[in-house]
Amino acid sequence: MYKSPNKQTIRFIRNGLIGWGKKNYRKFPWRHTKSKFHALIAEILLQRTKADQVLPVYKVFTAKYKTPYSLSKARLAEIKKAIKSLGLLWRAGLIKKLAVVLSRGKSIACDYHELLKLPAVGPYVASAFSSFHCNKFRSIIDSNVVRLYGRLFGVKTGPETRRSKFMYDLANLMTPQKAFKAYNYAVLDHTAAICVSKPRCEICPIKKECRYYFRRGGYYGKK
DNA sequence: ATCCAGGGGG
DNA sequence: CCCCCCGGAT
Repeated sequence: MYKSPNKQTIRFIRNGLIGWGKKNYRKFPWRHTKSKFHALIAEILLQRTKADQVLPVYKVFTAKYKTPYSLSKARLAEIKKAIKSLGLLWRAGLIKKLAVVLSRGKSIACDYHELLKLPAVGPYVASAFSSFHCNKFRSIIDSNVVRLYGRLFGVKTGPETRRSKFMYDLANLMTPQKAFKAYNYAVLDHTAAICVSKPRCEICPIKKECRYYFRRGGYYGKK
């Protein structure tokens, strides 16, 4: 039975994740690029794709296409070839459309609802971009976040949970208003290293507040 | 066989 | 709600 987390629990989880993050944040070029264009491209390449796998593609891609205009002029086959190793090749067409739209504008919007209008940009990419690269409060929801909160609070999740109002409200509740960026990065990195599909609960900094760890009255690892 | 920084379309 | 996209790592 789901119970909404109280303030102490929320604080513990936030501090646990951010504290862990400070020692374990991954470094990726798109986390500190000055190019909002490249940052946005990165978020799109990261859709359903592991970050480590995106890295080499991102490097080649950003070296080749430095501006929306240069990308808008690229042939579709060329873009497909560049992102081929990532699969989901229909993204190539959307990326090209995106470049055409962006090359007409002066700069990339930072407003969530404006971002949503862009090709290949959905709730996750718009949230991640405005949080990480516009310094605006936004909670992020991806498959990892769904798994994390599902385990922490002992709720059933499915393929469509990521779009549910329940998860949206929960993510907004958990994400701190000020340290949202540190928290969001910590969540991404923690769910990629600790709270993976076969979780490494022994070394999880927030296991004390995790329903999954304490499931069935015992704790994870001791059955 | 399963999973991955989801989006688009029905 | 449902399904598809999809290559690559584990």
